[in-house]
Amino acid sequence: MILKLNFENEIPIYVQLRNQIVMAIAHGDLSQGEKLPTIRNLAEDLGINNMTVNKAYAMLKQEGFISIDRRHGAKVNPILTPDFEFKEKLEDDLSLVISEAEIRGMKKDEFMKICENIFDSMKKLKPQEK
Amino acid sequence: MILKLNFENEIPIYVQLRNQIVMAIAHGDLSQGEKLPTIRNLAEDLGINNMTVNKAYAMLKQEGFISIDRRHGAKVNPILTPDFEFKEKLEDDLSLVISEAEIRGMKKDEFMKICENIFDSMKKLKPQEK
Amino acid sequence: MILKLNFENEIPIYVQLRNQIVMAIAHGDLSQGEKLPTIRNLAEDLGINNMTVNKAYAMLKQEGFISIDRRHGAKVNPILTPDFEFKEKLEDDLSLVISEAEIRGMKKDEFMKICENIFDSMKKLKPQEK
Amino acid sequence: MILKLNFENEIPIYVQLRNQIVMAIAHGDLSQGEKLPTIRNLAEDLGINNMTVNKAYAMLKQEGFISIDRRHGAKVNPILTPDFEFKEKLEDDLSLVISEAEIRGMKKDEFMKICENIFDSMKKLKPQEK
DNA sequence: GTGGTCTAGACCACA
DNA sequence: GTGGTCTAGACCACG
Repeated sequence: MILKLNFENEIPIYVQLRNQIVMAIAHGDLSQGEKLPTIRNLAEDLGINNMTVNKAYAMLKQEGFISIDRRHGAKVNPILTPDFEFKEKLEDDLSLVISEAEIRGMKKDEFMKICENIFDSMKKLKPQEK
Repeated sequence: MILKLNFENEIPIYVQLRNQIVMAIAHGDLSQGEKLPTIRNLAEDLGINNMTVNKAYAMLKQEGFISIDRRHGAKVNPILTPDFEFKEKLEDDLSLVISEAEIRGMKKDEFMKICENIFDSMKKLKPQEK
Repeated sequence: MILKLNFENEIPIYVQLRNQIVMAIAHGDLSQGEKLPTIRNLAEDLGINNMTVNKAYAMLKQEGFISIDRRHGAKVNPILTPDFEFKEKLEDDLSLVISEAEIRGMKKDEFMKICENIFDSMKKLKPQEK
Repeated sequence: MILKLNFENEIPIYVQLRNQIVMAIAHGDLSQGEKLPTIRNLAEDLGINNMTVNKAYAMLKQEGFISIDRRHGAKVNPILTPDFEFKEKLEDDLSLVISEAEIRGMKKDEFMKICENIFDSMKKLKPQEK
C-alpha cells in the first residue's frame, strides 16, 4: 500500500491519511479483513506523530470503514450498505464538483467518461484473490 | 440568488460562500456578465464580516470564475475551457468521492444516475440568455 | 457550573468531563443555546491540557449535544428526539445496571424510586428562566 | 449460559465477560450456589486468554458476587443486601444515564416503562429453585 | 481570541 | 507489543 502525504497542503495530515486509506480500500489495495499497519509503524514510516495516525484511524473507525481490535490492531470492515445520510452528503458533494466542471466548460459526456474510468479502476484485484 | 451559510459547519464560511456562488453560476442563477452584489452589501445581508466576503470573492477571482473591476464591482466571467490542472484536480476529487461510494456499497449505475440528475438540473436558465 | 474531575479514577478525564457536561445540561445548569467556556479557559480552570478539553468537546459535538461555531465557540444544542440506536444502547446499559441492583438485593420499588428522584431533580431551573 | 463477547468493542474483554456473568446471575441463568466453568474451560470455549477470564473472576469475587474455592472452583454467592457504597455508585451511574435520556428527549414515563420491562424479564427461573 | 492541528515523548491498560 | 490517554507548548486558519 502506497500512501502519499503532502505536508504543504492545507488539508490536515490526518484527513489526507484517512482519504488515502479510503481510496486504498476501494481500489482493493487493502481488502476486507486485511490488517492495517500498527499506529506506531505507520507513524514512523510516514515520519509523523502517533497521535496523527491515531486520529485518522479513529475517524475511519467512527465512519465504519475499519474496526479496531485491542488484541490485533485495526482491520478493514466489509462493505456497508448506503444509508440516507450518506446519499445526502454525496449529492451535496457532487453538486459542487459538477458545478465546477460545468463552469469550466466540461461536457457532461466527458465527465461521465471520467467517472466510469475511475469506477473501472477499482477492485481489479478482487477477482484475482479468489 | 439564495445563499445558505451554516455557521456551525466545519467548512470555513468564506469557502461555503465561494461554493454557493459557484453552484449559483452553474445553475444559471447568476448568468455570464451578471454583476455580483458589492462586498459590503453581501456581508450585511448575510450578517458576516466584510473580510469574509472579500476572501470568497478573491478566491473566485483567482480561480477565474469572476472578474473584479474597481469601478464596476465583480461580475461573472464567461465559461472557461477545461485546462489540464483542473482535470487533474477533478480526477483526484472524484477518485475520493467514488471510493467512498464504492465502500458504502453504492453501485456504479446508481452513482451515474445521480450525476446525470445533477447535470440535468443545471443551466435551465441558459437558453433564455440567447 | 461546577465540574468535578477525579484524576485517580480509571475513567479518562475527557470522558469524565463529557459526562459532567451532559449532566449539567440535563440538570439545567447549562441551558439550551448557552455558551460553554472556551477550551483554553476550561483547560486552565481544571488544570488540564487543551487537547483533553478539545477531545471532550469533540465527543459532545459528535453526539449532537453541542455545536461548535468557529466564531463564538461552543454552545448547547436544543433537545433531540430519541432515535432507535440510542434506545438500544439505553436498554443495554440499563440491563446491566438493573442486574447489579437485583443481585445486590435491591427491590424494584426502591430502584424505581431512585430513578424518579433523579428525574425530578432535573431542569428545576427551566421554568424559572421564562 | 450464553456469553457474547465483542472483540472490536472498546470495553475491555474482561469487563464484558464480568458484565455478562452479572446479567446471567440476575436473569437466573446462573443460580445461587451454582458452579461457574473453570477458568481454563471458559477461556478455551471463548477463544480468549486464561488471564482474561481470571481477571473477570477476580473482579466478580472482589465485588462479592462469587466465591472462589481452590478445591471446587468458583460458585455464585447468595443475594447480598444493598450497602451504602453500592447505592452511591448506583445513583451516580443512573444520574448519567438519565441525564442522557433527558437530553435525548425521552420522557420519564417511557424511561420507567423500560426499567419495569427489564426488571420483569429477570429471575424467571428463580421460583423453580424453591 | 477562537478552535484546529501537530509534535515529541511519556505512561498506562489490555491481552 | 497493541492502542488509549495525557502533557506542554507550538503554529495556523478563521473571522
